Amino acid sequence: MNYSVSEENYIKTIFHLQKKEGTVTTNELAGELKTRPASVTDMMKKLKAKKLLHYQPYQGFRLTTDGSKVALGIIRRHRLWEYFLAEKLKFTWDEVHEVAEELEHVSNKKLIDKLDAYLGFPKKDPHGDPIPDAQGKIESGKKIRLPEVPLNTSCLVSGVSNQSGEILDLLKHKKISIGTVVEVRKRFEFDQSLEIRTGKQTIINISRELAENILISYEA
Amino acid sequence: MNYSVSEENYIKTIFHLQKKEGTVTTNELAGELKTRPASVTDMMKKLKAKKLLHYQPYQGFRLTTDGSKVALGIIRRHRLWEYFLAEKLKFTWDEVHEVAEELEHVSNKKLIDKLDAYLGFPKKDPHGDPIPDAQGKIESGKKIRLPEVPLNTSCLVSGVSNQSGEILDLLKHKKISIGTVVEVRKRFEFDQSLEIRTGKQTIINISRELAENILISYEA
DNA sequence: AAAATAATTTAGACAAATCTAAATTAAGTT
DNA sequence: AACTTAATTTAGATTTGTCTAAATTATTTT
Repeated sequence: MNYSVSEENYIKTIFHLQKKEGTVTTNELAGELKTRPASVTDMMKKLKAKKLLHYQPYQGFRLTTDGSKVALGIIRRHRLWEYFLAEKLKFTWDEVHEVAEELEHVSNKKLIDKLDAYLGFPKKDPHGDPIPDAQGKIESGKKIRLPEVPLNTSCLVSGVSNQSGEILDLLKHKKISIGTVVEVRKRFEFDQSLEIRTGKQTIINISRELAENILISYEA
Repeated sequence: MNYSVSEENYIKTIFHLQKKEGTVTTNELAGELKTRPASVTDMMKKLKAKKLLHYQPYQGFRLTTDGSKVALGIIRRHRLWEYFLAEKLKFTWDEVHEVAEELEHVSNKKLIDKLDAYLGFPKKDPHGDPIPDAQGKIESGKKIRLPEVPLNTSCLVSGVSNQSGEILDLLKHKKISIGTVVEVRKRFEFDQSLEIRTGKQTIINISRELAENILISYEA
């Protein structure tokens, strides 16, 4: 019922990776967790023994239903702390992730539920990602990526699908954050880069790599 | 500069124990931390190598100046979280210690300083213990124990010098907490027990053991 | 002061989480 | 289909924090 910090980091990372691709590979996980493939294999055996994981040697892995429940619990803690840090302690958008990485491993249920109530049961964290409720339910939040929005249509940045310091840094520099209104003006076929408007009148260019990590909702 | 959860628990416990007696013994520490004497010896060697501890085999140990600084940092985190839990999340007095034991090991300095500011730089935690400031300074808080107060003098409970669940439970049952007004009415020489008044008119008896753990300030 | 007892330390082992290097399996290529 | 390459797993070692059992040192008692 209680997992080590290390186990939790593996579970959480598998959960995120398996959203994109159905199954997660040893090398992918090792890369994401900055560890070695051999270490991943060791941990996979342990998580399989605890029935959190479907895993056959050389076949990749997916979380079981139990594993996903554990993952959602961790994600709930992470996002509630992010909300707390931004909303109450006035951390900036790009600082909260790192601190929440530590706080998320304090797994006292009463603490988290009281924190949730204190914050007013927020639905989304400061990056626009949905916060699972006490039962582990999470909003589907059908988001579109920037390259998919039609030209000349004003819309709203609702999240980023990558929490690396590098991307947050770049977005900060370009003055793009949750809630920024953007509009795609032109699409360059050569490199799939985009010319977009941010805010009222600023015109900038962004790369395909960046555009694909910007999540959009249409409520604008 | 960064210590493991285990190291921090040793450091913190030594700090508390050496306040009472000048020097701390292996068995004392093992008892307090619910571990074995041999484990204590192992850790003492490690902490000595890190220059946090004065230690010669068979001679007991004390924290160095550096060790005390580390301890005060941990205590600061612990007490700020206790304050947060009681004040903001509405945990009761007797629940906060256990949860803070986990939170205290998240050692992000910016987090703690921002938390401090958010809480309005509180001077005392919910048990009445002083909270070290960002520089590690702590109020001396010259407290007296209940057996030492003069008869028929109304005074104020300002803390408890023992955080065990048992004592908190007993105090809860006797309706004594921080801020309760008490007055010693009679002292029984046979067993050093006291007859005291709590609140406006309740008269109860308390044992010497309990009385010695109740800290008093005269501001009443 | 010698003997008995208690406290402390050492020696050797173990579990968790990691690593490197070697072996194995799967996938891609000619 | 055989060969090459890439991915994965196994084997064996390391570090941290713990343990038990035995050895050592300190303290207390007679």
